[in-house]
Amino acid sequence: MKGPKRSLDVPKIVNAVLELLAEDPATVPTLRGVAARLGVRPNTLYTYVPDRAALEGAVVEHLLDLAGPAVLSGPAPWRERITAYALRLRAELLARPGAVPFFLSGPMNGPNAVLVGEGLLAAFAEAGLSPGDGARAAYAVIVHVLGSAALAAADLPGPGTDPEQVLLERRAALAAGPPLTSAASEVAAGWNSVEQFTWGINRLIDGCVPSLP
Amino acid sequence: MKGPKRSLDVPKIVNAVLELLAEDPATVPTLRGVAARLGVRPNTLYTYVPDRAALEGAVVEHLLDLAGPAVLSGPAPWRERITAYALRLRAELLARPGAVPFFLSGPMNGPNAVLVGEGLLAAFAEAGLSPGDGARAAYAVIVHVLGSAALAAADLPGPGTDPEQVLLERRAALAAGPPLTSAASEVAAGWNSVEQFTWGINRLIDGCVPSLP
DNA sequence: ATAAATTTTGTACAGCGTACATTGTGCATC
DNA sequence: GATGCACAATGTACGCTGTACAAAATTTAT
Repeated sequence: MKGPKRSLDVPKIVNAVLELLAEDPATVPTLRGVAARLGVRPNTLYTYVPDRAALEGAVVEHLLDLAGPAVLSGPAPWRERITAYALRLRAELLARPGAVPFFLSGPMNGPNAVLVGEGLLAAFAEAGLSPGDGARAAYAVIVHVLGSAALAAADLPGPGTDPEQVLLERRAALAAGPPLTSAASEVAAGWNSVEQFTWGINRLIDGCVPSLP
Repeated sequence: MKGPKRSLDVPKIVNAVLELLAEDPATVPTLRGVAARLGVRPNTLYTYVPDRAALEGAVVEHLLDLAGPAVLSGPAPWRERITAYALRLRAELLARPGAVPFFLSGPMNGPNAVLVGEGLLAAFAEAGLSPGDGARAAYAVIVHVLGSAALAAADLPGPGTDPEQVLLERRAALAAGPPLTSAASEVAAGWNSVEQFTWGINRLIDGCVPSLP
């Protein structure tokens, strides 16, 4: 190879994105911000990545991996494997709401996305689903994880707001609503809690996997 | 009231957004684009709306209404009411992918959002769920609808691409994947179809509403 | 008729992603 | 060991975004 040595590579760039997210989890990183953190001019990144979308895709792939897709092929019973990965991916996303838009701004067709899909298919096959229903169920699980993460990210309180306080205000607002909303305000206010996420994904799995006839 | 007459109001502005979406469903409307269509300078909109987020919220409210929340309190059996509204909201979103980000860039706490929530709670109450479980189930349904719409919007083919062609390419790509993915490629390629959406939401409801013990 | 209130505009700014020509660097070749 | 080429990084720039702020225009109340 001729020419000057490369000062960066895609993993380094992805890492810079994660650093920005670690410092300010709710802010969507920008190309220029990433470049600045790497001590480089913005257009330098175009040597390693064709455009912003590709960078986002790389970050998505990294996060899918960070959530540990290995658990999907682990020794645990199939349901636990699914819920475990779902919970971990959700946790990674909620820890970095600024990364959530990356998952929703382009197709998820990278290697790790395929790997996760395959893992889900395996789990659902083990549960007794046909390949077709397995595919539908796997997709439904992805929808549930990304959907609830996206809704949670959309509802972020301003920085430096007490979560407890937010919960109370949310509950009060719901309690002032129509009758059923008001009656369920206590539960409804905690829609973005781990408990309710777990409840939802388990009900989804229940519906996908018919219990004994 | 003193001062010159207002030339606009929020509904007119929302309407302009919908017109832009009708002409170019996949492109997210911008403040400046909306202003241009109304024959007005960009900053004029700030007389009617505090910022972009508020405009987005107004559009969300309009679309929630456009999907016809009345069906939720209609005479049909509870399950049909839920799936009917879900299908209609999904249809409105898929017809305007450019509006999907609006649903995910701020809290959904407008009157119509509350109304939809109340309708879902009523349906699930009729199904025999406790208020708490009803709230969890209603939230899960919202997650499913918005999540699948968001994923579908993220996967939009370039403008002027034949959907049939896209399906074939997607299927081929999946067929080249790992074993289970490959085996399910036919079904998996159609993940954003109405049929699979219906399947998913019905399975979700199945899981939420315990059948006879 | 004048004054006050309020809408609309003009102008501007900082930030975004990205294109293009230029400069600089380092290996392969002579 | 000098030379030239291939490539990386930069400088500069464009069009776009949302949004301030002060000036102008318009309508009503006095």
